[in-house]
Amino acid sequence: MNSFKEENYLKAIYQLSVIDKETIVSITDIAHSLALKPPTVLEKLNTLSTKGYVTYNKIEGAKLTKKGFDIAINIVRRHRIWETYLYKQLHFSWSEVHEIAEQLEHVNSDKLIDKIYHVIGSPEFDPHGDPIPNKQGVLPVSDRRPLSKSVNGCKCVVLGVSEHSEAFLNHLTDLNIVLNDKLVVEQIIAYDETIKMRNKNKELILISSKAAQQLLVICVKPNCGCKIKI
Amino acid sequence: MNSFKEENYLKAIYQLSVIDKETIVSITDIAHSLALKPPTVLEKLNTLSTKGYVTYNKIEGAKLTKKGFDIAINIVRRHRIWETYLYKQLHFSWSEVHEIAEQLEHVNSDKLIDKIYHVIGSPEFDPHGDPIPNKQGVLPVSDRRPLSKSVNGCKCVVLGVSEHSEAFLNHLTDLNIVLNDKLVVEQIIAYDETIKMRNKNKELILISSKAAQQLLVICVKPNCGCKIKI
DNA sequence: ATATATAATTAGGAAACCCTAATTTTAGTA
DNA sequence: TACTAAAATTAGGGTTTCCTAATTATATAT
Repeated sequence: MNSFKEENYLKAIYQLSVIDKETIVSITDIAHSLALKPPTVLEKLNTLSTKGYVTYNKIEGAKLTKKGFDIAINIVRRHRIWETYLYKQLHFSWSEVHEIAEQLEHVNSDKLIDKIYHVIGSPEFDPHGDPIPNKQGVLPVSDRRPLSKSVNGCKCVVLGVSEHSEAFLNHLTDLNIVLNDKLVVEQIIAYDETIKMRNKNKELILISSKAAQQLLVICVKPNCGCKIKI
Repeated sequence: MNSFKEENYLKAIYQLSVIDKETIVSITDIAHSLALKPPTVLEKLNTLSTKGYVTYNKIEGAKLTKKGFDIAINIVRRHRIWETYLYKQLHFSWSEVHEIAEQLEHVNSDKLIDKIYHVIGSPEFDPHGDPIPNKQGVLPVSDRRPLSKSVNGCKCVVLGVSEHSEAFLNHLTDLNIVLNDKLVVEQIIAYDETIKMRNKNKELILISSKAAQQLLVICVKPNCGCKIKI
C-alpha cells in the first residue's frame, strides 16, 4: 500500500542505471533525481535493501534486484502507456503528458493498463520513440542510436529523443526536425563534432554534438560504417 | 502534495453528511468509514480544523467549511466522472469501476477531468443515477426519490440507486429491475411496507421496504400524492 | 604528499499517521 | 436517579519519511 514512494525510488534507480551502464548509481544521484537529501536516500536504500528490492554499497552503488527491477520496469511501462494514451487518445500536447503520467503510473490496475494499451493499438514505442516494456519487462529491440554516432554518408530516420526537456524539444522544432524525418549526414566537423546534414527537402541542418547525442535515429543505409551495427 | 489522505477525510465527511442531513458526523462514523480508530480521526480533525477545512466539536460533530467542501465535492466529481468513463469508454463492469476510481479521483489534473468528461458526453448523472457535481460543486437538480416514498398508483421511472453494494445490485438483477424501467405501484402492504408493483411487461414485482429505500425513482404521474413533490 | 572539494555516513530530531490502553463524557435505560 | 453502554478524549508510543549538522571517507589537484 505504501508503494507510491518506493515505486519512485525504484524507478529513479532504474532510470539512472539506464543513462549510463558503466557509471554506478550513487546516493547523490538518487537524491538529486528525487529532490531529496542524501541521508534520506541512504536510509530508504537500507530499508529497500532489507525488503530485497535493491542492493547497495559504496563501491557498486545502488542496484535493483530482480524483484526491484520488475517493479521499476512496470512503472516505466505504465508511464509510457499513459503518456501515449494521453497524447493519442485525449489529445494532450507532449509537454503536458509527462506530469500527469507521473501520477497515473501509480494507479494500480493491470486491467486498466491492458485496456488503454489496447486502445492505443499496442505500440512498441511511445510517440517520442521510447520503447514500451512488455508485461514481462522486456524492452522491444531497436537499432536506434544517437545521431552523434553517425559517419559521413549515413542515412538516418529520426526515431526519438533521449532527453525530454522543453528546451531540447523546442530546439528540435526550431531546427525543423520531427519524428520519422530522413536525414543524410554530409559532414562531421572535426573540431567540435557538429553534424552537417540535409533533410528530405535538401535543406541544410547544423546540429551540435550535444544535441546530436540526444537525438535517436536508425541507420537505413547498410554498411555505412557508422559506429553502431544495424 | 500531502492531499491523498486529507482528500479521503474530507470526502468521507461529505458523504456521511449527505446520508442524513439531520445527524451529526461523529468521530466514530468517520473512523468506521475510513477503517481507522477514533483517536486517529480526532487528531486529524484537529489539524484539518487548524488548516480551515472543517469545524469540529462534540455537539455539532464534524462539518466541512466552504474550503473543505470545495475539495470534497471536487473529489466526488472526479470519482463519478472516472466511474462513468471507465464504464462507458473502457467497458469496465460497474462492479470493477469503484475501486479504480478511488485511485484515479486523486490524480490532480483539471484538464484531464475536463477531457474525459467531454468524451463521455458531459452527463449530469453517472450510469447509476448519482449526480455529477459541476465545476462549481453544484449538484444537478433532480426529483429522484426513494421508491419507498411512493403511494398506491405511483408511476415511477428507475433513475438510480443510493446503495452500491454487489449484494443490492445483484438483488435488483434478480428482481429484473434495470435503469429507466417504468414501475407502477399497485399496493403498499401495511404490515411491513413491502411494495407490490408491475413493470412494463405487467409482471408483478415485490420489493421489500429495505430495498425500496435504496432504489431511486422519479414520479411521472402528476399529483399522485406521493410523499415527495415533483 | 598534502590540501581541498565532494560523497557517504552517523546522530539526532521533527512532522505525519496510526495504534492501544486508560479515562472522562455523554446518553440511554432500569 | 443511578447504572451502564457508547462515544470522545487523553496519554503515550511506534513507524515512516524527511531534515540539518557534524563526521568520516574518498577523490582531485596542486
